[in-house]
Amino acid sequence: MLIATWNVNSVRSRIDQVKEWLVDNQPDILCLQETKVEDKDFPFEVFTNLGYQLSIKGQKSYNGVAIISRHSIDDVQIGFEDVILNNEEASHLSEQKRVISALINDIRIINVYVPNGSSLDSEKFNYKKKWISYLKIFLDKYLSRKDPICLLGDFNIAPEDKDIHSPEKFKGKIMASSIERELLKYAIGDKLEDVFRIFEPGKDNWTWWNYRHSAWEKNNGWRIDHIYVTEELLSRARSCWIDKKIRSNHKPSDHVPVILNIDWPSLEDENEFSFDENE
DNA sequence: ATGGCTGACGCTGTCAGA
Repeated sequence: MLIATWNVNSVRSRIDQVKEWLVDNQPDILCLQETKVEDKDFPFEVFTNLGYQLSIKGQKSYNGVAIISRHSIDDVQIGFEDVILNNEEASHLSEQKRVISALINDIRIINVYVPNGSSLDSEKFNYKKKWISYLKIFLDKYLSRKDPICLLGDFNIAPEDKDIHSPEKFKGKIMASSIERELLKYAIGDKLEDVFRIFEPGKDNWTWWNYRHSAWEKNNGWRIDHIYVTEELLSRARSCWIDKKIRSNHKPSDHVPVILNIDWPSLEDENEFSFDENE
């Protein structure tokens, strides 16, 4: 079973590349961030025509998340407010469309787009910190249930210096400050593991390259898109990789997909098998 | 040269992202 995350930087602008990537890679689940489109204008048909189901939540111009799945999508929850009930702050933090979660094949998929924060002295950085502190509360609600969890998306934080091409240049600044790193570590807790690092402990594994300064040509990247899983999924994880080659596409997103392969039975496999037998 | 690119909105510029 393949589960992927990709910040597409506008799903409409990127639709041909997203379609091509789905056809080439055949993921079971693809989580998108920065769709930048209201739900009524989302290009549903491209995905349904390929046999996928969708759960989406977007807004005009900014943010927006989507879960694209070959398997049934159940118990969809939008934002923090569907999980942290009767909480004014959780509702406020759900106005920007940055979280969607659902149950697929008995796995709790949680797709997030963490705020960037702009700079450490910005009001947006306060928003980022508040947002991550609520992510912690939100995750604890799911961790108290039995379902295995796959938390994935654009975290806008490089967890360690080896997740930045030039740590000496960016250390202490936005996306690389100890404040954010510690807060994210606290939010993730000890039940979720950064699964990419199980397979690739080294440097030079980037998921984002700035559009400016020929960052791609110089391979000046960051690893800010992550996949975290709980123990049951971790023990079944077979591989996890970054599909960096599509960053060289014409008009690419500045982020590339991260993909996890796990040994996991599909709920529909049994039905498909018996259907084949009856033919 | 870490914002000196890109996308959305909506109009020839402004805001936001990372």
